[in-house]
Amino acid sequence: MATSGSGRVRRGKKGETIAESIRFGPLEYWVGFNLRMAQEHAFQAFSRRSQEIGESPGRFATLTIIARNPGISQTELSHANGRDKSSLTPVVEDLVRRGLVERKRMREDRRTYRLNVTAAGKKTLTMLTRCARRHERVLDAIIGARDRKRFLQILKKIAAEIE
Amino acid sequence: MATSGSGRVRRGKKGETIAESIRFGPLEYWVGFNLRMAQEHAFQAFSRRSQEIGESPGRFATLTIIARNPGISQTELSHANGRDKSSLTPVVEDLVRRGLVERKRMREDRRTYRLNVTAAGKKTLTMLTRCARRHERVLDAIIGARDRKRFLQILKKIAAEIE
DNA sequence: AGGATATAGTTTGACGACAAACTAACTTGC
DNA sequence: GCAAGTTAGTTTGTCGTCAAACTATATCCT
Repeated sequence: MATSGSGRVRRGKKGETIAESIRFGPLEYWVGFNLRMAQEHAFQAFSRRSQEIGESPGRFATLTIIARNPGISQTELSHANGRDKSSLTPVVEDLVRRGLVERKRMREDRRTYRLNVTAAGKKTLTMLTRCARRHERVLDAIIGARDRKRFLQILKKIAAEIE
Repeated sequence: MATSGSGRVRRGKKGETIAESIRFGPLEYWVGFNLRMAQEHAFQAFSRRSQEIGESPGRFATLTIIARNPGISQTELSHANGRDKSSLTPVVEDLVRRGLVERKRMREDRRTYRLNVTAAGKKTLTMLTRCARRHERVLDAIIGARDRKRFLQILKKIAAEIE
């Protein structure tokens, strides 16, 4: 090994290594930063998990919302999912191409699509859901049963009320 | 207006519109999904805010960590910041180009850079910090003083313990 | 009826993220 | 002292995201 590896290191007078840890300053106790860190770590974990069954993690919420709201349009879906409608185009295209989702033009308004999950899509969704449940159990264990409900409420509140 | 706008809509027998709301199924009470939603909304809000002073939101954490840890290397910084070292290359390049950060090769190990914030960088950081504090106050108001500490602890716990 | 306006979805361009492959510098072990 | 392995940082390729411009439909108002 070239150096002692992870962690900050400083050299003393005689060349000995002195471990130093990172100072985060105000980031330490700011919600924004810690929210980002928590989300990204959790997302990475779920990402690895869903790769095991050969699916991209983002597909899960999309597929669930379509399944629970048959005939939903892409714009409604993008709002529900909290992303821009333009982000959805390639995702839906992929799901349709792989036969998991079916899309039909509406009769009354031919600009709009209706999205539905196919039988194959339901099968995939079942697997993804099992995968997500395992992920949730891990998160639950970290959060603890006592605080879970309140924690969830706060997350919802942030998403709903900010700006 | 072409239709009634946002919200789900279904047509009745006589063509009248019937509002329907989105069903989220299990997403409703899953931490992963709500964590993502909260983080993305909060990030968007901070993004708008930092655009007002002409900075990208990602620069803030980076600049703070460099300022608090003078001489830090890029790899240490990427760990502290929770991102891949390769993501950091263009960010540091940009900060150096704009004269906010200075980087020097280490004598003892010429692979490594030492990063430091310049005087101009400190000025920018001061503005960014003010901006972040306003953002934090909004978040604090949403979370509530009573739950804030516990909420933060849980976020840290998730980032630290998952996987 | 038809022009102004609004909406659904796509395209394009910029960015930030990761992972894997790469270069250059360092260390280890023989 | 040198080959083999390791580490710091960059490059490249892919992906997901947003925002703005675009198309095609649909509606509203006169």
